[in-house]
Amino acid sequence: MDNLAIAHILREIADLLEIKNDNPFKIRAYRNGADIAANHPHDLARLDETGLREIPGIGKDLASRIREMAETGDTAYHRELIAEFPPTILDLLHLQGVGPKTVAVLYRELGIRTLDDLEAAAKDGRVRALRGMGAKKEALILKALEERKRFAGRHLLPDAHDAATAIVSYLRERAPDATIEPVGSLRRGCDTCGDLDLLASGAPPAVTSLMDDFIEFRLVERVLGHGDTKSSVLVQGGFQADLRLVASDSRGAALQYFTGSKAHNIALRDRAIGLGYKLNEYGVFTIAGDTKIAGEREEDIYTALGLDWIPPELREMRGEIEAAGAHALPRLVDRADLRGDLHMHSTETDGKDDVRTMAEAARAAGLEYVAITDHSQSLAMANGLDERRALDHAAHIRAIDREGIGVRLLAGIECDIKPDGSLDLADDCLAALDLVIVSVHSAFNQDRQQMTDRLLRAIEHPHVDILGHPTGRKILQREPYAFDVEAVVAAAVRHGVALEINCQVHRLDLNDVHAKLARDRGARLVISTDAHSKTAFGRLRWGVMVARRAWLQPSDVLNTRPFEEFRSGLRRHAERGQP
DNA sequence: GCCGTTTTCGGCCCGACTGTTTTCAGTCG
Repeated sequence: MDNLAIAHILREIADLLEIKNDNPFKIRAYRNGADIAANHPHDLARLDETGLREIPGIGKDLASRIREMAETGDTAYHRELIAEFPPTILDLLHLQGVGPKTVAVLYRELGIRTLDDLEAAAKDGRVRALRGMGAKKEALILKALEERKRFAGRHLLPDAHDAATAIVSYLRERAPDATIEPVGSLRRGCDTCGDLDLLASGAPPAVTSLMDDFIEFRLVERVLGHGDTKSSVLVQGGFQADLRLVASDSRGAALQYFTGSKAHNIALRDRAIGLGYKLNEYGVFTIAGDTKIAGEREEDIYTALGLDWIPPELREMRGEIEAAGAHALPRLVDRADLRGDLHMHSTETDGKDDVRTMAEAARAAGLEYVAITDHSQSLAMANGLDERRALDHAAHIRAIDREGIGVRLLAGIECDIKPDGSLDLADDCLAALDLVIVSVHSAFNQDRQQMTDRLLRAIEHPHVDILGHPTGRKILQREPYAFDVEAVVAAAVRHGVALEINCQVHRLDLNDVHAKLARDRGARLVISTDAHSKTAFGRLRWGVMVARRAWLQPSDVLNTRPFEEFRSGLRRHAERGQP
């Protein structure tokens, strides 16, 4: 049973308890437990009760329920709740504007258990007859039912960024003297975003019409709420966007508050209370005299709480508050630190542009060196290279490099790891190249042990420098394949193989949690585009976001090094002469 | 249900907006 499955059950328990109108703090504990499970770098199912209880937020009950899940695949408690309420009513809970109280009333009074039941009841006027409901509420429910597919779910960070940018530039045009900026998961750089959170600050008249302008944005499909300081809309593309407005002297507090994460905010507020303060989106106030001591600048909020300013990417309750208190936050890697890109394809296999074009585009993006790493022969549909073509291609790449085109080129390969862990090209061919990435592109459904052995065997191969997109996930499309991440990280450390943070927007693989685990274990990482065209270098920023969320400093990332230092640091050179 | 160098009991973040009310409950973030 993996962490996501455990998280799913804990979340269902929380939802069902909420419909039951159970103790809200108990509900929070389950929900918190679900978040912990979903974000934990180790398999919870492999921990014993003591190990589980060492995790903050997991106590006696949750630990024993997780153990029960690990052993049986479910818990009796979950089954009891499901028996009390049909599990399909959880679908109702995810409708915009429908919460646990409404679901409970719908079920109790009208016997509604599915979305279809609800639609029928709303259409024939039974919903409006309920206490606390009316014609408007009924209409909203029908709207929410209609929109649930289009506006459900999360979005890739780059898509969310584009959608937010369009709204922000529109608002800045309408209110040039206001400050308008994305906050929430977008600012934290999460790999997916549920909605777009925007913060505006300023004083009249600069901001007077901002809320009206917002709901009149040309892509707005529906207005969910429209107040003086807060409005929400649904925009084309399936996004919900929320705009909050605060006075300039609260901008820093609001920035902090709406950036989150929720868990980070709760911890900060706890800390504030401990110091005799109150923290909200308007500032830090003394409890005694209600005097405001910070609010205008975000840095001041953290300072007032005795903390260094924490970069948004770190605000996930992974130790950032302790580190900020000890003045020990890392200097996070930045896009400007990257000097090279070590993974890209050319027209020789499935890329859209030739080697020279790719190299020139990389130079234009400010890079000093690139590795051209086309596919190997197993990837027939990508026209993968056999040994002969790989070596010819390498000669071609080196010839261009010798011309001196302002960016250094390495002749590499992205070599398939075959299902048995052997590599797709002969050893002497791999030895003759400058850089070898190995990746899994087939047989994703192997069991955990097979996949682990397969990756370990590949890492142990003496000519391998980098493990490409190590988990194989496709965000919102495909789960990572099953394997023992810790064993693979340990082997990578042992053999000096770097782990890739792949910048393809659907991959971002390793993710933040695993990249941090790797870093904590002493692994070396690289941030690479896996570009298939000259336009792809812009997406380095998304990989950098992952790296920052993983606490990586420039020294943790090999391609921040100058060319010669990078090349000599590769395993094939660094390991020479060692067993 | 979790947590504790102020507490093993009694706390647990909090404000905006909407719709249905007649002063507030529910939802959301």
